Amino acid sequence: MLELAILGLLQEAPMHGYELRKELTAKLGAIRAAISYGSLYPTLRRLQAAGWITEADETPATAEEVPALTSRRGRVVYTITAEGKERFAQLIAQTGPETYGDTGFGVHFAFFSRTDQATRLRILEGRRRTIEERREGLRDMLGRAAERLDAYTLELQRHGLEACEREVRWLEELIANERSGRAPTVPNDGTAGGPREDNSPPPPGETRTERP
Amino acid sequence: MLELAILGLLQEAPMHGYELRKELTAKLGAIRAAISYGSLYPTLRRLQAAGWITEADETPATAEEVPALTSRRGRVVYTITAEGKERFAQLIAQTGPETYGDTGFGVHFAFFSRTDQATRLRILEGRRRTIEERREGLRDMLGRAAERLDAYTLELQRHGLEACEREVRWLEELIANERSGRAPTVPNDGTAGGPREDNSPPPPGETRTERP
DNA sequence: GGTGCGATGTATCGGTCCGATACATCGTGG
DNA sequence: CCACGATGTATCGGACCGATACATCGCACC
Repeated sequence: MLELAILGLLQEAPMHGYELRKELTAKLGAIRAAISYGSLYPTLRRLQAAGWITEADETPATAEEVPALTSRRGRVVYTITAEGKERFAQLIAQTGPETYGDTGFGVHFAFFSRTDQATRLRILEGRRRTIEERREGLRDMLGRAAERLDAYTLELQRHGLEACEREVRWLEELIANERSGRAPTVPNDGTAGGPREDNSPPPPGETRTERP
Repeated sequence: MLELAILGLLQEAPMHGYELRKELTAKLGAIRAAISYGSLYPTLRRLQAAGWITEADETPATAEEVPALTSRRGRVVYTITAEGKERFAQLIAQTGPETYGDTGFGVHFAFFSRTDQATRLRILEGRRRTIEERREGLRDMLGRAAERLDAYTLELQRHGLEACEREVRWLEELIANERSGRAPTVPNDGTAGGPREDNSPPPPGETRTERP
């Protein structure tokens, strides 16, 4: 998952680790808290070993007058390679059980603007299926096994069930939108306090390439 | 986290691994999908090594007439020890950053009926704090950095923000209930089809909402 | 002039947990 | 009679996290 996210971000622009982490946290803020360096750096190492990114020490290059007295520890800038772009395209297009889990779905969704519509639809429907199953499990629990559980556990299940129902509704709307070939924007039920203006959304056509 | 959950469940009754997993999945169904055996068994090993649980091969004991021809691989039943109960009490009472994360909070909450009220309050408030911060981060993102993000990422953030707002409201109610010294049951805002508390009859399809 | 402090920046280590896999037994129904 | 799904125990490699260490930079404050 990290692999996909890193490749996706580096496709927009070369970055060094710290910056990458910030961008990652911004893009996936709704999914997970923050990416740990303990995951980030080893993954970068792995991606480099696979030839999907290249690592370049950021030396001024234009100014070599003071060679190496203080030996400035330069920032390490990572750049995606052609193979890396290929790998990203492959990862973003493939669907499967891991695509429907909380984290996997979130990461894929965050890169939907670079995913073709058929894949988007497949992912949204797979996710819906997954959440519906989770929902059914909770419903059963609250129905049949209710007396075996204490009040707090019950309340937790109830809250989880509600979250499932909300997400299914959300997915329904996204799927409907997707089918009608329109923008991802959902009608908005008014609870969230966002600015919410429709910022010239990408047209029905797929695979936008923003980022000049 | 698994450690706490296992100790908590074994305090209710001795169990073997498979059963433990099912109970775990039932109790934490709202939090995580299912506990992997790849986590469960090593953890059981660890707990046993620490002396918090004991492992007993389930042999009929009354019938030793056929000693070991087929060498029936008995189920391994785990029982909590006195030290284990002590450990559980210690784990359930302590609060900290890891208590406020998604998984940590869920596990602690699931055992709230065995947690004293002061600790419950501390956990609920810490969780609220955590979610409020996440919410503020998302709000900032949707406000200031909105133009840097594509429509799908924006939609993801919006959905995440809404979830945060809902959870904060939920926590507010729980905290208010807690302070007034009443039961955990929340008034229920009508969206989820939850059974109103633990009245004996489990109405099967009472949940309504969509899905014809 | 110094000094402390928070943001920037790279990196490792131990540990938790997951997903895939393997294998054996049991009851049920075709 | 045997296939199949549920029950049941177990391991292995890998992904990811939290804590930790360390070094530089700019700026506010004294």
